[in-house]
Amino acid sequence: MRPVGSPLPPGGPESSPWTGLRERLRAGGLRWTPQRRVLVDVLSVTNGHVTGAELVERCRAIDPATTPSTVYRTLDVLEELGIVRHAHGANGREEFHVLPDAEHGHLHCLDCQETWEIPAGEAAGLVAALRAERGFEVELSHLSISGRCRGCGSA
Amino acid sequence: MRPVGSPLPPGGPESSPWTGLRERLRAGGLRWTPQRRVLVDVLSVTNGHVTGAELVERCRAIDPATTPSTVYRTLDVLEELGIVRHAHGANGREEFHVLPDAEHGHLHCLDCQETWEIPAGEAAGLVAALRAERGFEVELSHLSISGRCRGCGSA
DNA sequence: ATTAATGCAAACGGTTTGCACTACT
DNA sequence: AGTAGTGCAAACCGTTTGCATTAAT
Repeated sequence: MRPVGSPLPPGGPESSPWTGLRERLRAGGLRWTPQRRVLVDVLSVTNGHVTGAELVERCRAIDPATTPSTVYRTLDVLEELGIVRHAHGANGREEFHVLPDAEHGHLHCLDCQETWEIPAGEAAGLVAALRAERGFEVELSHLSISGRCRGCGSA
Repeated sequence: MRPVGSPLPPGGPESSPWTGLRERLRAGGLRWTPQRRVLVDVLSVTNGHVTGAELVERCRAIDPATTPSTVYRTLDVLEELGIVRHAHGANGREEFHVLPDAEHGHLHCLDCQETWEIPAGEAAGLVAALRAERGFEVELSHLSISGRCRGCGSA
């Protein structure tokens, strides 16, 4: 029987980013509260990117009393712990995603608004080119490329 | 003697995006106002990207009575005319730039906040790869890549 | 005389903050 | 008991909107 509140993602048994979170918090003098549990529950079943506002909503689905400030403050904490990371999406909104999601960027269709992930491999050329030519180290998780997808482009 | 209000950018004699703007507006039943002239004056000496808020400020430097709503509304008009284009910067703010700026993306250092342009050539590989593998047509002008620049990365 | 464009002020949406209160440890 | 965390409400910032007024045509 596992500790409550930390459902393990399918396929990643016995060591999700969430295992031992409670203890990690305590170790830093931080606390494990019901509100944090709700957000963690939401995040633990989240794959891909989510906006802060979206997380607030999903938390409200579980606990309607959820407050934005608490969610954002907890996200800060989780980011400091290295459990989530934020980037800026194509729409200009903050987006969070759970680590250790393989590093990837995002592809965003300006017409249908659909979003896909760009695995590191697909961006490797660009990353290498910028490193070589400019000494610039791309933060792949912040990469968001906009354009038109196959369906919309050919329409 | 050239028509007032349309200073030509250095090196682009006789046909900036601004030449004949007044007439183009009129042709569409639109009007040429002092406020629009201010914004156009600002834009005509702008190279690279600017946020809407920045444009408002620069307009205020010329005419302190400048109103945000007017600036944003005029930007919409200019975008419809194909004279400016907007994208979303790495900070998540809207950014405008004047066409026909060669199509380019932006490189943004997460540490020093500096920004550079990525000419089309430098992104060509990525663009081609996404087209080939996914049928995705990259909108280069919306491309904003974050990471650390040479100086900050090696620090 | 038309009617596009302006200025104001208020509303927006997502996020952040100050502060008194609650509750984890 | 001590202090991290909460909830509220208000502030924030850049942007957008409604509406009565002004002014380009």
